[in-house]
Amino acid sequence: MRKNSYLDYKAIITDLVMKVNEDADLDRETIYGLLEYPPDPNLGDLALPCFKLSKKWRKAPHLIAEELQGKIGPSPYFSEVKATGPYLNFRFAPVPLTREVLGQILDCGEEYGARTFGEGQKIVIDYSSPNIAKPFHVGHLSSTVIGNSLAKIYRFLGYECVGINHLGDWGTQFGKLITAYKKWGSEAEVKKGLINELMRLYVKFHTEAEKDPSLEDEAREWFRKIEAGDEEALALWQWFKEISLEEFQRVYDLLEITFQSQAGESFYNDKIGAVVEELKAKGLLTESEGAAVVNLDAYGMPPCLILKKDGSSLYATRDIAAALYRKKTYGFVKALYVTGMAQSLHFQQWFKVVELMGYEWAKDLVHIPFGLVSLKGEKLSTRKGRVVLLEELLTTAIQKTLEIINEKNPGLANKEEVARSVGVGAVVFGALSVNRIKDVTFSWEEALNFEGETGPYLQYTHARASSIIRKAGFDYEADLAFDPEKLDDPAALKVIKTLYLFPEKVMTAAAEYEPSIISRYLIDLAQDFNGFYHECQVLVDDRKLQQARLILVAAVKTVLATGLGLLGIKAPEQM
RNA sequence: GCGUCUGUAGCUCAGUUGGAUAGAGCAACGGACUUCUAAUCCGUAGGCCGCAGGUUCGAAUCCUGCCAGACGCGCCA
Repeated sequence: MRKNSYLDYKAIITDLVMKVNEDADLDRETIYGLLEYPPDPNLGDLALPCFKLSKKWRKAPHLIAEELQGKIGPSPYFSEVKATGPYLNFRFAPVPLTREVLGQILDCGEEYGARTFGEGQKIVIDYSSPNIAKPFHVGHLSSTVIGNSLAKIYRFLGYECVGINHLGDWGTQFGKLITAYKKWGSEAEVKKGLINELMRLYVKFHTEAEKDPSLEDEAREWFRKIEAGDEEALALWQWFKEISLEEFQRVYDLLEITFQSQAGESFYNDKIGAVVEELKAKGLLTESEGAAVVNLDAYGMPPCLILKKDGSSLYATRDIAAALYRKKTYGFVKALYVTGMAQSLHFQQWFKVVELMGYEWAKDLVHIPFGLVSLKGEKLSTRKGRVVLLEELLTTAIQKTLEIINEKNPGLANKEEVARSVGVGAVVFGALSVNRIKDVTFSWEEALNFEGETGPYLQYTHARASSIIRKAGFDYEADLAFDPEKLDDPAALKVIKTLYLFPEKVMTAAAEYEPSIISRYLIDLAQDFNGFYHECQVLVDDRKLQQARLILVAAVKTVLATGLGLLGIKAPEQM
């Protein structure tokens, strides 16, 4: 199947306008960029606003629109080209639209919208990256599902994506944990309570440390021992890490998220020395209050701390070491960091340091920030025990789904599997349905709502479409011929026009690193399809009509499944 | 104090990068299941697009200043 060659009305219109542009004083990109979708479908399907041309040609916009209308004339792709005031409106001719869009979708299947231009290029995506020895909670959801979705979107465009789980498996928090374990824990308790016990110890450390600040010194000393390779300290560190990884894995299994690399912070421990030497050799390091920093005054930023006064590294140091390592190892064309907006300054600082080191690829480092999750307006806090565990959220959603299935579709064959797909889908979609940057207040009620603009709504729509296909005995290999003229209901045409938009939406989502563009699109598609579903019976006596409508249903099913897949959500056949 | 981000219907959010009459969902109210799955659909109601200036043919969108909230600003990550 040929990707990269989807029906593109903007390109067609651009051609038409270029052809009648006698003075040849326009360029394709200008025209293409001007084209927009009219606010009211009664006006047309695409519009060329003539204000900007008016400046260029010193003529009133409405006159330009009229003139262009006359010059362009009839065209097989448009049923109407009409000047309305300063706009030149184009209406898609239904038959070619229907034939080409549905034809391409049936032809490409779940590759519809895919591209090849990323082939041979690698993108590394740093996402999820939880801290070891802390429970995996809803605050980690955004990074995990946004990163996962971006990886899928870019793969869809042909790129090879390396998903990296940059585990927080190094740092003073392990000193704290060992201190707490030594004082108040035991092997038996940890074996029994696993990460919950680790969290209990971690919380206890912080409440006790408020009364007795010397505990902090003890914690630092234990971390120093880890770094020095002390046998007991390292063994405990390793053990705590394993317990955490098993815990995280259960969540990743539920989400069906995998990584190509699990190299966490500890992995770079032996690589930071060289980075510090390089910074020194390039004359970037200066001493300030006993610490080693890179001064960024010239760029309006506070200095980037590289070494503490005791000589140990900081996270900027490790991030720089990791970036150098990743460039060398993967040769990426782009490196994405999906982390909270709170870290924006940190990324700006060390991106600038990499640039000052003379690496031109510093421009390929991209921070993908997202808003903060809070609980009833208060910050999440592991130390205060104020968190919602992600595993608990997922299993609760699955449980609720199972109850709904038992109530609405008790005869369903693989209930457990479907409940898992839908419950998890609800949670994932919830995290991907709004603009990344918005702060969110977690609410059980909203997270477990399955009606309206939700994941289950999309999955339900997909199941409905699947059901029709199944009942009709539709064959994807054989039954591809259809008469596009049969799909002339307004409701059907609306669906087809929305299907047409999919490839463009995927491109926008990638360019803006914004999975919610796809989420919003799928909601639009599902709404249009459900309108059609109520308006038009598919399984009818008229064989030709039924066949045409089946093709439309198959196309919607395909695009819904593809889009959900790009979000990391499953599309069950029945629910 | 300085910086970044956010502010659109009661609530949660879209708004095609400056274009035509600002759109959805939830909640409320009224309708549609012996029919391809009602986790659905149709309808009603709901707006000083935070406020005030400016830029221009044209602003929810760009600029400036306020107001409100979130986050960040040296040895945590």
